[in-house]
Amino acid sequence: MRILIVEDDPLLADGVAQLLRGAGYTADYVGSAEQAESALAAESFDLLVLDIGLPGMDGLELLSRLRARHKAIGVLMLTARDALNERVRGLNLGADDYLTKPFAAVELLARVGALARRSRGQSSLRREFGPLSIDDEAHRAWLHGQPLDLPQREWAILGFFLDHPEKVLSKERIVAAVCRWDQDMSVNAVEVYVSRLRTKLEPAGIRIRTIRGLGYMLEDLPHDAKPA
Amino acid sequence: MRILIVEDDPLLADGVAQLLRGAGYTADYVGSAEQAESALAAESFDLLVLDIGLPGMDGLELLSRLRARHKAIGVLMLTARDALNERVRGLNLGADDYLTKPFAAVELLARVGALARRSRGQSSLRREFGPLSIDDEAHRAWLHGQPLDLPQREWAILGFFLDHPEKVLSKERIVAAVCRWDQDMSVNAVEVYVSRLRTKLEPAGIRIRTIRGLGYMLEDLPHDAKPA
DNA sequence: GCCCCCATGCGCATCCTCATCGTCGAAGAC
DNA sequence: GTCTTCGACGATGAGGATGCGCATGGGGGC
Repeated sequence: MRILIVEDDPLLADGVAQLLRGAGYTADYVGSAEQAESALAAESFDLLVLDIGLPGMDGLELLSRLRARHKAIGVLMLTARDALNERVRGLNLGADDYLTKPFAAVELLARVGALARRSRGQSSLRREFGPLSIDDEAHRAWLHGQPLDLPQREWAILGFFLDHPEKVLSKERIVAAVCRWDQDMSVNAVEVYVSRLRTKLEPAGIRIRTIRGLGYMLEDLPHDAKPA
Repeated sequence: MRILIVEDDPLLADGVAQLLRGAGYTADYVGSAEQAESALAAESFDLLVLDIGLPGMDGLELLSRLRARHKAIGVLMLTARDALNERVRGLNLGADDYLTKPFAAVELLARVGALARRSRGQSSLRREFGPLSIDDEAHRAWLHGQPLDLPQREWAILGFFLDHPEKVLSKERIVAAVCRWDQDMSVNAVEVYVSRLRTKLEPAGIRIRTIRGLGYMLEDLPHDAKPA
């Protein structure tokens, strides 16, 4: 799965590229619509992450020009938070999804994942972890078949855990994943949400283990580890 | 179901193509009547979305020439809002339906759907969702068999929900679907219509669930979920 | 008149910080 | 080796700020 990022802010472009590479995608970036056209002409990409606010030819124009030739490519558009009009036009022009800046890492990964799946012709992914079942697209979760409803923050953190099951995740890393880059969050806040998740998940046998000094780890304790 | 779009504005052509592809059709577009003739000669299409105002040979002329050979093809004609004359002539020349520009995404989908069904020899499609029953062509709705009447906007939004049942739809996405591209609408307006739809649908067991921070989702709560 | 849409105000879920309490681990004394 | 003590880290409950979503009233247009 090869992804082209079109973003004039090099810092952001690089951050996004790193993030996607970390998730197993191949990601390259260019800084303008013109460069994007040549890149797409020269090589083949499966997905485009396209900033609408570009210098020179703007993203919407690029989008409509691209559609004429690269028909199959999925487009995730990045817009400013208040540019409702752009978002509407973009969606009408055939962007597949959008994300408003600033966004959090897990949001981007979720959207890209959904588009990647769709381009492979798969439907929405149901992730399973023990008795827990997550449908990212429908944004729903079940525990033993019972609907479980989670506020945004808890949802994001749980999603991040599920991206890295049985791995130790530091609190700093969790903050980086679920916070937009204009926000900040104390590590204590993470502790709070982990605590809340525990009260919801632990009765079902899903544990978030504390690794003292290092972070947390999601684990599924099978039935044999029944408490006395 | 293969559709050819004949439209000289590439932005619009592309938007329409994307929209139709998103709905599961195969859609291609060309920018002039001449190109349309060669495309139709070379390959087979089931439906034509034809802009009347074309440079060079105009849409009406193309339509009359086409009818001589491709008799079976359905034609949805696009006209300017005030061009009553063209519409009349177009219908006389054998267009099957028309849409005035600018139009909203859901309108186009509804018309194309109707023509597609007709070409398959099916009569009007009754979509069912729990106790709700929708006849797009007749533009009527029933709830438990009781006629339900809905103003345009509510109709459009409900139709969009039915196109994506059990999926989270952001308010922006709803705006993009039901607004013509020359319009804009605050997300607040969506809230208002959702509220109205709820008062009408909820007594019958159809819920529009709020996903805080993300949007809405249509769901049918079966009888077993009876409140205490 | 009916429909559409916006502005305003309110209520509440969510989020995050703070403060307190509990727990774990290491080091030192015996 | 074992017990104790102490310090740091983590857990959790409470409270305040924030912002989202909902309801309502009214103005404008067809």
